[in-house]
Amino acid sequence: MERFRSWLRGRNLPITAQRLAIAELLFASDHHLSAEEIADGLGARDTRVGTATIYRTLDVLVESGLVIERDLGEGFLRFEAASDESLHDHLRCTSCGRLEVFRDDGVELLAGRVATQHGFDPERQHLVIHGVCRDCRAGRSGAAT
Amino acid sequence: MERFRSWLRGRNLPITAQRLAIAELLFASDHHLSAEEIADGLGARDTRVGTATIYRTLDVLVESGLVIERDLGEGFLRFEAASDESLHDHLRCTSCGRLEVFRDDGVELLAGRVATQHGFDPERQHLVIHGVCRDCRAGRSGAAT
DNA sequence: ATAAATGCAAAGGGTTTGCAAAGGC
DNA sequence: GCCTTTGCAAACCCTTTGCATTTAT
Repeated sequence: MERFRSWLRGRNLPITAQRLAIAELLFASDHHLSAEEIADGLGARDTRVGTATIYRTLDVLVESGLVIERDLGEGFLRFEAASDESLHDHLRCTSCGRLEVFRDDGVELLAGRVATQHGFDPERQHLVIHGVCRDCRAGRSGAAT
Repeated sequence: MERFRSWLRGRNLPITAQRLAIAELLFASDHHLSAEEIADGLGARDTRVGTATIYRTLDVLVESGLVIERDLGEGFLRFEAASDESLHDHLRCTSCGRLEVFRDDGVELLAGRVATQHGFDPERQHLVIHGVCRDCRAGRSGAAT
């Protein structure tokens, strides 16, 4: 939070209520939020913010490096605070669509090795594993309706 | 190709010129094609196919298991024939945007292990590694304009 | 006072859908 | 003939853009 203020200050960019509200929401949440979820979250906080402003603020946050943008193949993007925890990857149930997060050092190691082998300077990586979750296998196939 | 015919036949679905043309294009290409690239490719073959039909046929192909859908975070989907080669992952240069393909058994092993640990029955996985490619590091930074 | 951010609504890109016409079986 | 596919165009979803207004500094 304070880091965002400093970052803005350092660039001589206005510190607005909207920017702070969006940043707060993201820093407080332990989930990856979609733009829509952010809008809803702000609404619940009595802070009405226009859609355009949300997207523009997210751009700023991503540029500041304090927020990370993720594409989980849902047709829209998700955003989350950049922290140690952003070093995680995802499991997605192909039956009910539910998302689960996991963290495994092997991913980063593997990615680093492969990147180097191909002459890339690795920055980050993202592994999405698709499969059927326990619940769906258990019968209550959350499959299509 | 013949497998697609059989699959359609088995489901009593019409085998149309459009479906065959799209399947042929995908099976012949060793790249992942976007819907637009497929439309263009068909145009070059004198086969004009409506956009809706392309998307609907891609759905059928994916459902048949003969084609795989990929989201490389470009804002649209890509499709490719499902073959041994579809067991590959991607490196993406964050500077020039270029895509490189790689194959490493470690990915599947790792994904299988993680999935199992989380109660998932693994089906497939996709690792995207972001970094800076050799060329961009070498100076000709293809970075933003 | 100045330069930037906001909000609205309209535009944009990729994909989906409704419905009449065409086509496979 | 029956049922599905096709094609067009309009609709859709998420995101971006234009522009007048408000706001931070």
